[in-house]
Amino acid sequence: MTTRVRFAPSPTGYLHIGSARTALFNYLYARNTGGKFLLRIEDTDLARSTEESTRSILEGLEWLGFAPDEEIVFQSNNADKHRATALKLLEEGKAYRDFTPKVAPSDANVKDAIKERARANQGEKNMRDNPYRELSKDESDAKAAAGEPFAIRLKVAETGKTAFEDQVYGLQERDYAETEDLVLLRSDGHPLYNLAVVCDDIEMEITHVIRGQDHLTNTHKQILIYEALGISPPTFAHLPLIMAPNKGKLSKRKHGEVVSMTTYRDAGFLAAAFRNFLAFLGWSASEEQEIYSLEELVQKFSLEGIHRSNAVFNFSPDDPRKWTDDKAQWMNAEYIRTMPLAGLMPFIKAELKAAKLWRDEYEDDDKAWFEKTIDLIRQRFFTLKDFSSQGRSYFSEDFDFDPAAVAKNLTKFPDLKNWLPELADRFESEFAKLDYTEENIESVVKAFTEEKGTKLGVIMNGARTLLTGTAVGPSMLSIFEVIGLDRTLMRLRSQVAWNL
RNA sequence: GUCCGGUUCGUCUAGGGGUUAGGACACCGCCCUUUCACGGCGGCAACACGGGUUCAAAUCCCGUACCGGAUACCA
Repeated sequence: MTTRVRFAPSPTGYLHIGSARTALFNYLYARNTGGKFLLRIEDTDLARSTEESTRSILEGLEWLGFAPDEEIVFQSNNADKHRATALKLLEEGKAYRDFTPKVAPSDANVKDAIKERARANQGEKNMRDNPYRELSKDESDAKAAAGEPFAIRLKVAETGKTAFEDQVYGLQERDYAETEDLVLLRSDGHPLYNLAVVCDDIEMEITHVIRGQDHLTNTHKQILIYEALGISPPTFAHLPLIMAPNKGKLSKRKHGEVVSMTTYRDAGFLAAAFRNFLAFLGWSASEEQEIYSLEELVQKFSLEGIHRSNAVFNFSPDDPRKWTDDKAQWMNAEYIRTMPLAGLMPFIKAELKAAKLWRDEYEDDDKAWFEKTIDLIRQRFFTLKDFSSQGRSYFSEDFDFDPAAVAKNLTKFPDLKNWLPELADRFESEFAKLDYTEENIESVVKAFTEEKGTKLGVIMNGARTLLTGTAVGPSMLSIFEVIGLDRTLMRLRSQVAWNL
């Protein structure tokens, strides 16, 4: 039997980090076992589901590279089947009509209200005390025929327990007394989550349900539905949750964009790096390796390696440098500076194009120069964005000067205002006969420095700021070479930075 | 409240009866250097607590504390 797993987000917001990790684990498991990875949009809550959310989730998944192996299933399209299933259960006496009038859901804090109600019960609530539970079929039919609205609830047995062997958390048992007669169909005929999930998982022939552990109690309810239907449930694996730095819930409302996948795409993260980072939130291969390609992840992945404890997604909103998890940032930088250049190029091309810095010569006549330049500057870059921001001076004359760099490397040494244009003249004459190579540049600059009776650093850093606008970067000799003689002369002679 | 889970450096984690409790990120220091955010070397830093079992417990058992999840005619 080939494994079939599904990622089943509800479109009530963008793809957040927890969902992305769930998608990743499902994807890895499918690939590892040679199975299918499916996608189902759980849009049965019409009030909260939006097309925009669906789009955003799809975008996030696309960025991460998790394309479903079969057509996307929209749960709302199956409502009729779900309803029919509920009716069948009712017919068989495994479910019953509940004529209790629907209580209007309390406004804002539904969650708090529920907790409050549960607490008030002191855990003493009898889950089987519904007055309509034992209503005779005739009476029930009569009331329904008279047009009285009703919900359909599953008739959970008085005694017994549900049990399943979770692939992560081990044997899970729950006494029936802890499980209410859950509603299958709302009084307006709308099928509810647990029913819909079971029906769809059966229809999609899902063999393994891999989802967050916040669904642990739902699983018991769903097993009850499987049993009522006489179908054996799939294998379950529940995942630990990803928490905020204070170990509280990581939410869109509280934490904002930092939890959205598109944020990382837009911030210049490489999907490969982010996947790698995500993989180690709640799972490990039990090795000391940190960097894994997708192929390696697929090969190493196993349900046994999944943890039982929650993981913290670490970030500090008040520190711009740590706006997101340190390790994610490090991972991205690591990918940028170490991945094969050929694999990185398409992303850089896209980034430069978006910033209007791209020229077709970069993959044609200037290919060698371009690759050398990229390889040089990527060593200190963290995101794709850096190529168009910090790296701008390599591709355009229109770049900004960092005021701090100007102060530190230029205005602090007024002599440079004359020396640097002079250096340009020297370059022009010397390199008329010499090759413009690092070695030759070094000796020319050194000779010039000695003549002026100053330190090499003063000249080099002054030139650095004039050539790149910054105070940091690769070796200055490499910069001279990569910027090229013509542009070097022009920039050394430019007075723009001096007049800021 | 009740049910269910969890607890190894600040964070991600390895280990799972005998280890100097390992790695990574972050942080700090030194080195390299014309600068630096690269690189090299080094440092700081953890088994929640209390009992029990055992020659030996971070590891097994029990309890406590704390954290999390669930408890809907939401998903």
